[in-house]
Amino acid sequence: MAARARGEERRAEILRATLEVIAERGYRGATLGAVAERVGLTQQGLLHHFPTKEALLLAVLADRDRWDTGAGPSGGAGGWPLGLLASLVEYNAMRPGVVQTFSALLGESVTEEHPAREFFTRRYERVRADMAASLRTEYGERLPGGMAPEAVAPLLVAVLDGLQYQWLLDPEAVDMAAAFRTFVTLLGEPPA
Amino acid sequence: MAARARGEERRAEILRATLEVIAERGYRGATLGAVAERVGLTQQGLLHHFPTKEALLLAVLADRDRWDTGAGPSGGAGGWPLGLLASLVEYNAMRPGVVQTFSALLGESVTEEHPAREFFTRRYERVRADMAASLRTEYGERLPGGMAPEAVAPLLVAVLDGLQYQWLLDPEAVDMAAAFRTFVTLLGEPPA
DNA sequence: ATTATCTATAGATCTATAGATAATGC
DNA sequence: ATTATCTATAGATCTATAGATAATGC
Repeated sequence: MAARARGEERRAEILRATLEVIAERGYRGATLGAVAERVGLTQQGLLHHFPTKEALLLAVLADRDRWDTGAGPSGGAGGWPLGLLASLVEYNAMRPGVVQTFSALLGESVTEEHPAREFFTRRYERVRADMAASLRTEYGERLPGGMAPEAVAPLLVAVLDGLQYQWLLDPEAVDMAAAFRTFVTLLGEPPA
Repeated sequence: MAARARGEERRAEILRATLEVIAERGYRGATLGAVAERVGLTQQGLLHHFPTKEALLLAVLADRDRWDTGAGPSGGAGGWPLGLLASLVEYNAMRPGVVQTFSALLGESVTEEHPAREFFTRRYERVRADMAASLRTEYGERLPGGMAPEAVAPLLVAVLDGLQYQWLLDPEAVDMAAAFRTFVTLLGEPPA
């Protein structure tokens, strides 16, 4: 049990370091050597825990399937109330590292043969469905402007991602949280 | 003149090929060899026209400063009317290559020491200002919901970028143009 | 002369495999 | 025994420089 625990700890350390390195250089730009160094291992020592670079990325993704804009308080049919989402955006504004890892990977994932592509495709499918459910819980079948929750969900997701890029590039110029609240205002008042 | 013209043509060919390769592998994943091959040159022959890989990327960016969601019919104080923007989104949905190049570069650009970072930072600053101007032209000082054009501009940009990622990952599942029109509806009717 | 390309190659990296050695658990 | 790490190293690439050669323009 102790050995297992130590192994798990090492694994977690490695995944954390991998997130950092990906934030700095993306997945393609990340090297096993850089990750290894950060946890005090040789590159070959690292490969004992994860057999290939791709396996390491997939482990990171599997581990972090509940990220920032992620699945939310999932399982619960309601999903993310918009108020909670706004808090999440505020929280994210305090941890640029995580946002940067996520955004760099999303950007890379649209290129060919990228190992994160399938992960993101599925994730967005799920997130859109979750968001639609949240909107339905909050607004019912139609939003104030007359749109269906399913039509607005992709916009909600797009706003979250798009604001992250603008904010990462120029944190002084973009207030992610304020902008998101503006978007919520745009959606209109939910029926009481 | 003929020589100059031939040189310019070659240069243009190279830039086109570079865009393609970046769409497929991103900038970090792109190799000079892949670009060279596409225009029938050796990698060293390519370096005669652009002295370094970074110079090649910067040339691409300088050349394409008037991209898709870009500066628009700029100069004109009005900027992009929302209707024209919607057409642009529709047009983009027909050229995934360009959208993919752009999105891959944007994603990479948030990582450290990325040569496109400054380009995108400045570009977004400008695009937000242009969008705010467009919104002001269309709506005046306040949008129907009461927000200032400057508060909505980053959202408009975020929606455009965010939808591109969702669409690139799953074109069947996301109708970029329809989603954008929904967003415009959300903004409300401009005063007549 | 100048421009465009090519061959040769230096110098860095990078991933991954093989096999040895040390540490830990039973 | 099993797990964790290390050294050595193969095998691929990649960017960029040096210098030769061919093509073009004056």
